[in-house]
Amino acid sequence: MTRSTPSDAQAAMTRHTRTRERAPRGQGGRLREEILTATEELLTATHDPDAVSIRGICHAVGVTAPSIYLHFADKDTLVVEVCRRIFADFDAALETAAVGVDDPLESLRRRGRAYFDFGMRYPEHYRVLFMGRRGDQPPPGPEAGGDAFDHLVEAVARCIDQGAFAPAAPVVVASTIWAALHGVTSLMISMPSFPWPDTMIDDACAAQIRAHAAH
Amino acid sequence: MTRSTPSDAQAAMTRHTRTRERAPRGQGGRLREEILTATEELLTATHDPDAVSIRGICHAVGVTAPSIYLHFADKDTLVVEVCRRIFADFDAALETAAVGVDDPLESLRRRGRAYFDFGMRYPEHYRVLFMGRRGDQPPPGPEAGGDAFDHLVEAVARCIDQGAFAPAAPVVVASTIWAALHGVTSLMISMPSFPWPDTMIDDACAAQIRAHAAH
DNA sequence: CGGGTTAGGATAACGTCGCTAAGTCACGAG
DNA sequence: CTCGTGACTTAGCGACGTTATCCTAACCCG
Repeated sequence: MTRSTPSDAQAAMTRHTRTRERAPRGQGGRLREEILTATEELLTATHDPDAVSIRGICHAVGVTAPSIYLHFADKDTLVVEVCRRIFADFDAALETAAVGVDDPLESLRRRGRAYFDFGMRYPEHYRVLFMGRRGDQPPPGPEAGGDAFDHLVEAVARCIDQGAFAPAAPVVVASTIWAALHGVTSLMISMPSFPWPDTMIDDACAAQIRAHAAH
Repeated sequence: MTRSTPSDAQAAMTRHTRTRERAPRGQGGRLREEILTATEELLTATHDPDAVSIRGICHAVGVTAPSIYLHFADKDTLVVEVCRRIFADFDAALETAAVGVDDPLESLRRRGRAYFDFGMRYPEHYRVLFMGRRGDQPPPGPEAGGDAFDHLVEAVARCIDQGAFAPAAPVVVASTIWAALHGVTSLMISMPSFPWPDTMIDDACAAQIRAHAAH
């Protein structure tokens, strides 16, 4: 919202100094990759999508601003694309966290921790995908890490099938669990200065497991 | 992020047409109120703080843009002030929802529903205060509705004291419950098109109560 | 009742932003 | 050798938040 203060090293950005050599004929799409990595670096450096500008990205790449639009429709889709790339490993991270664990409850707990850890590792990407205004159109599960939500539903179903969870609709239980995990993750991202208990995510996981446990 | 498309009725905003008469000598602060209500209206109309501009606010009030800065440091503090005003009744809404309810668990459940309802009633204000980057500096409880978090801790303590909840640190339990409530509320705000179960908030409340129940 | 003070604004402008329209220029195909 | 086209650039538009400076009407005081 607040414009970035007249940046020190931003004067040199006005005019172009040819730092990058033109890509050869067939490989025009190589600039696309360079834009994505530059945007990613600026995003993790500034912790704010609004603070990374098109002109800033292009200066980092060594190209002029309109070149962005040869590869991305607008800034929004560029930023979302960057975040989606990071979260491409999201589902895999959750799955590998639970691999080799027989107890379905422990498996669920490890998924929860992995969810939280991933969000805390990439808070700005998490924010864009899960807390933004623009992440709505594509359903969030598929958008952010493929089939993560479907896999959570399956993990819940295993808990129910093996009698660890009380009988219920797995998708409903999974939605509640997702909300609890998202609540912890997003609150700790948005309000890092609040005196959260150190055991926040573990408490939330334990609470969910106890809540849905059979008997 | 995306700039608002060249607005239809925005051409008339460039030049000033004197619609508002200067406030009398002592009542300069009256403009402050008019700015706040105009900002509030634009915020609920556009559902996006970035879409409500300083110039748009001033056009609605009938004043020129720099006059804003006689009463507010910058746009951020203005928007936050608007949201804080709406959420001034937040704590009271949660308290009145639980008034006259003897059962401490039912009291907690009604607080949870009231929390959710308030967030869904003012989603953009909720977003600014609880999901924003700027709502961090003041601790969120006090910021967003006074002592709402403290009252939640007390409500949890009553559940523990009366034996309905298992012995635990009330502030830790309250943090977990807050996270669960916030998870449901914020997810449904950010991803309204996801097929959420209709009973989402009730399920979350029931899960929390079951999770922390004694025995 | 006239003149300084000052509250309550307005004018003008700066720098930045996302984005578009219209070139330029080298290279590979014919 | 021409010609098209891929890979960009130059120039610029309109809007943005914000600041520095100026104006002007109302009040106080003599």
